[in-house]
Amino acid sequence: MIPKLTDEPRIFEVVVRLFVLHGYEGATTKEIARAAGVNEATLFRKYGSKAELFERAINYQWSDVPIGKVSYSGDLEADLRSIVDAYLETSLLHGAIVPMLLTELSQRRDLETAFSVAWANIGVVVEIMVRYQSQGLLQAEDPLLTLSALLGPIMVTHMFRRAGLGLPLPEVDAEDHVRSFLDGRRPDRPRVI
Amino acid sequence: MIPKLTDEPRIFEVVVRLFVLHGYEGATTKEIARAAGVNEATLFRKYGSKAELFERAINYQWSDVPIGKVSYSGDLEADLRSIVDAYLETSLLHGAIVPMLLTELSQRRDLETAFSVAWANIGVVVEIMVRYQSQGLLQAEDPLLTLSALLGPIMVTHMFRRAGLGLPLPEVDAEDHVRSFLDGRRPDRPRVI
DNA sequence: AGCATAGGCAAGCGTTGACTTGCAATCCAG
DNA sequence: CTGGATTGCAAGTCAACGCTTGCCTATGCT
Repeated sequence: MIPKLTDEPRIFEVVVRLFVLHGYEGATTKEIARAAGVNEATLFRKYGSKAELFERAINYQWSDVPIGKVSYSGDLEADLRSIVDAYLETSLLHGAIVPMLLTELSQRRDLETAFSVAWANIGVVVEIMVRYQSQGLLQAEDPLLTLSALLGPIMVTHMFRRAGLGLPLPEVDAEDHVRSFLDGRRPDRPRVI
Repeated sequence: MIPKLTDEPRIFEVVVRLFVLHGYEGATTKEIARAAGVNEATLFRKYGSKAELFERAINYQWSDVPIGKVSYSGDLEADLRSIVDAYLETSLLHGAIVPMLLTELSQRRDLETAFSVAWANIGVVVEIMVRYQSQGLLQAEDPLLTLSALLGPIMVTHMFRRAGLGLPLPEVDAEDHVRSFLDGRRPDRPRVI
């Protein structure tokens, strides 16, 4: 048995929180150590490098995120709502983690492995999309495009809000959003049941 | 007359290019100087600081961007296409500049002024949305939500592609996208004319 | 031609970031 | 209780970044 004195979950939580807040470069190891209540040297003894620390932390946090728990039920609208709800809940937990990861990933390739668990979660959602497409209930297209169409508006709304331009942007209503996704944004039109 | 020897447009172009590529911190003044063919000291003599240089450069580039030239025509679908086309064209010129700006803006407030021209451009588009909403041709909602719904999917698709996960994501087709935006993603449904 | 100005060049300053190291204190297992 | 592993602490290394400075050259205007 290896004695565990440090509170690793707390470290990982701090890492992700500061990563979302300040980005990879902006989240310094000193600040992480201070916020997690451990010594900076401990971080390097345990994880070797900042990149490895972030990899462990991000994968750890993603393995328990609501979006990984969505499953196929046969009810298209309900499943889309579940996906949207899960994304909103994930955003509540970890802020703008998805756009932040995508942005940083386009700059530093060494964070690619930090994306693996998140990517697996996305894969689950994509599978659901594909099933509904093959049943003819959703437009046939690259399922990642479908997912972008479903979550993109929410992500961008959050990005606008977080940009702090003084915009009182309302939170997206999951039900309205799924309806708009399915039936479009023309008003006063009989809904297709 | 002040003699102008340095090629300012070239500097500004380099700044924006490296900013989109590596982010604010990642785009070092040394690399900018080298890529622009000027001496690093010149940058500081002319612009005082990195932040001011970026402010000037980003505002300069945004003042000539396609998305600022969209105008109201009375034809909803055509105008939406113009907006989408303008965004796609802007992305072709400057890559992921919008998500990058939004991400960086949430971290460094001193870049807020670098967003002013971009923000004015967005304002023009928002005005168009508001007009169509008041005519009852678009769902009544916060116009920035409408804009996010229209451009969000495209932005996110680009972010996925740029994240370099080896995904052969197809480019969004402007016409398809506007149709889906207006009429939704349920297939085999008679379109509302 | 003459002069003010701008830019190139090279060296350097101060700070900060990731990462290391040696030592003492502490913890757990056997 | 004892030994081996883990952490805290403090100091420090090294590189990079933003930014400055002094000097010299080149330019363009009058």
